[in-house]
Amino acid sequence: MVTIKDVARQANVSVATVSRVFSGANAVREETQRRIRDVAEKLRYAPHTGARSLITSKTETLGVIIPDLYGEFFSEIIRGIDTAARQTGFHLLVSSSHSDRSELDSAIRAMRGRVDGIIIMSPDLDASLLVSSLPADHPVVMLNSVTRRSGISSVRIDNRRGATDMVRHLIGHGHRRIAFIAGAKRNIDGEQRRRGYHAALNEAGLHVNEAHEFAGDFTEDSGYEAARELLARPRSRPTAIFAANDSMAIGAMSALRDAGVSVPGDIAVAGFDDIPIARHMSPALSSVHVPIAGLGERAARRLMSALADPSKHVTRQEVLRTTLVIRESCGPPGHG
Amino acid sequence: MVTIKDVARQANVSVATVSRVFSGANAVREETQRRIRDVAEKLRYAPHTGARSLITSKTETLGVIIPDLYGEFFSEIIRGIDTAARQTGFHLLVSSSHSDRSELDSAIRAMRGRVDGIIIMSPDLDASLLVSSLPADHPVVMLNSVTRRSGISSVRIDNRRGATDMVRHLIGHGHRRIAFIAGAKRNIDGEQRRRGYHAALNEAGLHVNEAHEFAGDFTEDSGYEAARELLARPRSRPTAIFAANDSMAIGAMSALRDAGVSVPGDIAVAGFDDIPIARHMSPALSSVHVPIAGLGERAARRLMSALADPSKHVTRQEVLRTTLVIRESCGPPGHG
DNA sequence: CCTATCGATGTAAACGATTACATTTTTTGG
DNA sequence: CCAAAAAATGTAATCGTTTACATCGATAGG
Repeated sequence: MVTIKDVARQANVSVATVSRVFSGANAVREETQRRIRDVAEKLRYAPHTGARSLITSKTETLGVIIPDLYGEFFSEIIRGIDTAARQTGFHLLVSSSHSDRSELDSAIRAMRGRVDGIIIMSPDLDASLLVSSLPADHPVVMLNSVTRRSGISSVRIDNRRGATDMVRHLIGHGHRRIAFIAGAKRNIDGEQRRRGYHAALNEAGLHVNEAHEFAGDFTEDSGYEAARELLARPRSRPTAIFAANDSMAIGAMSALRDAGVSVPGDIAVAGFDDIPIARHMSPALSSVHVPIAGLGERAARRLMSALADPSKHVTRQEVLRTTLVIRESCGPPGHG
Repeated sequence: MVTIKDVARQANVSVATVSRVFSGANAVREETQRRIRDVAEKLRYAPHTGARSLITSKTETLGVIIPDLYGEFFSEIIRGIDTAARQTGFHLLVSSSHSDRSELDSAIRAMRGRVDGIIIMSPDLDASLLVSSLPADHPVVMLNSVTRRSGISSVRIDNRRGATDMVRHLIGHGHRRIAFIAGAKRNIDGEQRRRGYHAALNEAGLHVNEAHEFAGDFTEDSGYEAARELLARPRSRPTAIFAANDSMAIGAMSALRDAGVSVPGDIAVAGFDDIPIARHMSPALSSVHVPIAGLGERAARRLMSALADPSKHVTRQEVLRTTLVIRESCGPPGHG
């Protein structure tokens, strides 16, 4: 492997001079510079980034810790982070699939010396406790995560409000019995969306009815199952279904279609996230639009600004607004 | 920042001993080991991975170079790579959005010293030339890429055959005028799919008709446009549309719906990739299933096996089979 | 009780860069 | 043409590890 020494030797200069050429420092004569670049090209030399960052203690890399890489939600998050990162010349070190605490822990440790800062998305486990018990080297930004502790910057979306908005809309269309398909147990997004659902019901003077809440885990299948269960109920069938995410809403719509129940004619359906597929469903799915890529972008920017000037940086909790996207799937009952 | 020296000092041992504890080497007395671990825990020490890999010249990291992070295709690829990588304890350094040659070049160079090997996906630019003109340090595997040179390992899917299979199927259903919506200019996947389309036509003794080929760029919008153009043609309207990917097929279906043309009743539609959304369309979209995540997994495995034993490794071109997924959108003409 | 052997630990040289400081070369002004 | 200032280059320490080799006690065999 060709190192800076090889280049220096062949170009008849010291390693310092070669270093100066490649690390952007100037004070190298035009002619010397050309000579060095020529040799470097001939030798196909590229600076060893790892060695460089050892002494500069900068890696120009952001660590991204994510529970899963499956589905559009996470990929959009990554895309957002990447967009922001590459604008500032940063790279991304991605680490996914951390089901338990110790895995998360070791993932964070493994990043030591490889990244300048970390973005953690941990919607199930409370990672903030973890963070504070870790090498305090790099700044951290949490994304849509459970964070009991403050003192850590975070970016999240306003799940509660988004849910309230949607349920309010359904109520406005005359729905009185609105079912909810919940997200995965202990998942913070799902939990907050449930609270928003409750809030809207309360606000309208409607009873929160346990029988109208169905278990789910964000998968399409669980949405399908929930809807089947709902249809099996002998009486007081809900006239609307609000699912904690789009995938489950889609699953539910499949179940309704299979059962010959018309949407939105017999039952209205609404989801959350507004994943791209939503608008292509037929009927097109009403949803709560979440700026997913924007979320990632925001987190990355926060992190990089903290990196750029740690003194100036103040930890802050940012909350991003959602927007209601009303399509066909939640028309007023009986008007399908 | 706490280093190995701090731990050594507080534990009253030399750095070598501490190193031995954390790098898994044994020959450290039980008691000493415990003492060291205790101190490390108290100090929240984590080994500096960068420094370590400087001397071991192993990073346990795979570089992934991808043109784009947008859409399900790429995210699935990454997921596949990650799945394989994490099983072997590898991390992923992701670099995306390389529109031209020099960006690609610098992306590869930036990986020097950060990764042990690289997976390159470059469906537009011929990256193989680039690879051979680069620091020859790490092994490379190309993914669905333009590769004029041999001597580089690659994994790709059998685009041509997949397309032929689908067009054959359409012909079998009695279609004689089959339109093709092409992929982005110079994109290898699109090009190969076009060839497969031609092959199937020729095989059946059908004429390849330039007027039946429409430009596209893999986006939904371009599919929509292509279909509108097609509908505007005064006569000999095709009875089937085969799009070079699902997104365009979906766009085309939107255009047909907007124009009141029934699918598959009036015109059959088929796509390529079998993205998750395909089965949820109505009518459900027939497509050529591509094992996307499998592609990434395969590439990662190849790369890591090369890493594990460079001598044993032989460069090889792997081609993955596609499978036909027939759903509703391509029923026989007139039988909608 | 002595010595060969072995296990546990320490010493110090790498790894490939950057950079303060020293030194040399070039330029500038009188 | 010379001295001082400025510019270009070199020397060597450093970043945080790993690891070959040296060292040191303890153990075992005779």
